[in-house]
Amino acid sequence: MTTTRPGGRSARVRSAVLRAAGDMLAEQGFGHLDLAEIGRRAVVGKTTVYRRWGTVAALVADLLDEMAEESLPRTDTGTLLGDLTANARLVADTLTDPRQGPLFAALIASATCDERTAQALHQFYETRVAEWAPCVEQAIARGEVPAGTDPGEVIRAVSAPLYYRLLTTATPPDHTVADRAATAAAVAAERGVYVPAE
Amino acid sequence: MTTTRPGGRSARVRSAVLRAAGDMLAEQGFGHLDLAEIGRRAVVGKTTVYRRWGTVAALVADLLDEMAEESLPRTDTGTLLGDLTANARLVADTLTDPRQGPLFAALIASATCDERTAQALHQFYETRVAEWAPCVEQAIARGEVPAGTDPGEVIRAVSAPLYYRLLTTATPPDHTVADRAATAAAVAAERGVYVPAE
DNA sequence: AGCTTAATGGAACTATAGTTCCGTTAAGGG
DNA sequence: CCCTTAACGGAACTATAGTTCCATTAAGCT
Repeated sequence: MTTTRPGGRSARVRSAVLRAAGDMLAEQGFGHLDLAEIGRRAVVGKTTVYRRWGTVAALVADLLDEMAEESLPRTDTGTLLGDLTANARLVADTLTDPRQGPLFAALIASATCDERTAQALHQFYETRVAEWAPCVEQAIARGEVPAGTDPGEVIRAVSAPLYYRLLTTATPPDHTVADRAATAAAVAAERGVYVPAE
Repeated sequence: MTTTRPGGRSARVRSAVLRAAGDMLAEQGFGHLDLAEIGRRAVVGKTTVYRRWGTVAALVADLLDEMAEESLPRTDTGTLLGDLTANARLVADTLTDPRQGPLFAALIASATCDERTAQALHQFYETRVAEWAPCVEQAIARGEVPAGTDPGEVIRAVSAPLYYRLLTTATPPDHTVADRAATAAAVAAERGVYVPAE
């Protein structure tokens, strides 16, 4: 009988390798990054790393799959602006974090090089957006924003300026930028900007 | 006497290599990209490429420097919303273009791996933002938006959602998304969202 | 036109990323 | 507790990215 073995050692190896990969991505980006060194840091034979993942891109894709599973809890402040501001600050804090910021930049960079990685990244953000979408739905229910407002678009409108800053400027997003992004999204949403034209 | 030789052959080599680099970046991303193949496509000895640029990142930085020099003309429609919409559509068209879209993604990816490349990218976007900032200044003069509004922030607010879509979703920005981004930025700007606190 | 030398490019070389082989370890069923 | 075999890991091997050497070409000056 051919049983697959997800238990004990394999799982330990996977988590050690994914952790090492995340660390190295955060430290030196995904450019000159080789699987052998990841294996060395994870104290795992490089043969194993090459066999199970094969390429840096595939490893990143796996890391993204794992990251998509761990969801972080949504805040509920009772108002759209409050919720969006909480979200914006959370994202800004993540992108400003010395490990997480470079890590996210590296993940996005990896996705531009490999189709499978890109899919994993898209899935990750789809999940994240879906987690926060309810706060817009509640705002619709409360009558803060017009019915028909696209929740995902509002959530993305909050994150977009923060990521844009991270990637294209020398100044990562702070709380000022975060609050501004949240306010802009809330204002636009109230005005019905995120209601798709019929 | 030690004269530098910017003329004829050197310039021809540089432009051939930069063009080839841009093509290959657009086609296969900046991941598995080696200078030898770029040289081959540019019909330039690989020794020359290695000597003049040394690394992929340095070559991308040079490409960005060149791209920052060629400015594309700004539209002037007479209203902030009109100008921002024109800008948004221009950016969206660029990011949707089969060559330019992947190229910009690759440039951003490269910048996450190398400090010098990141600086070149930041400079590039600073230039682009500065080119469009006047349309916000005109809007301030016309009284469409409050005095003190940060022109750069408004321009970035227009581009951000488009780039965010390019990088984190499976659906590149179309004119619908572009118009929405422009409208959202205009609405928020009118409301004084981009006026820094006191 | 002729001279000097910066810049190029082919070929041979080195280093490092990635693969194959095979003996060893331990997960999981009997 | 033992047996089977999926998964691991060290070592030797191959492939490809990157470097060095030197002969050749052509800017740019007189």
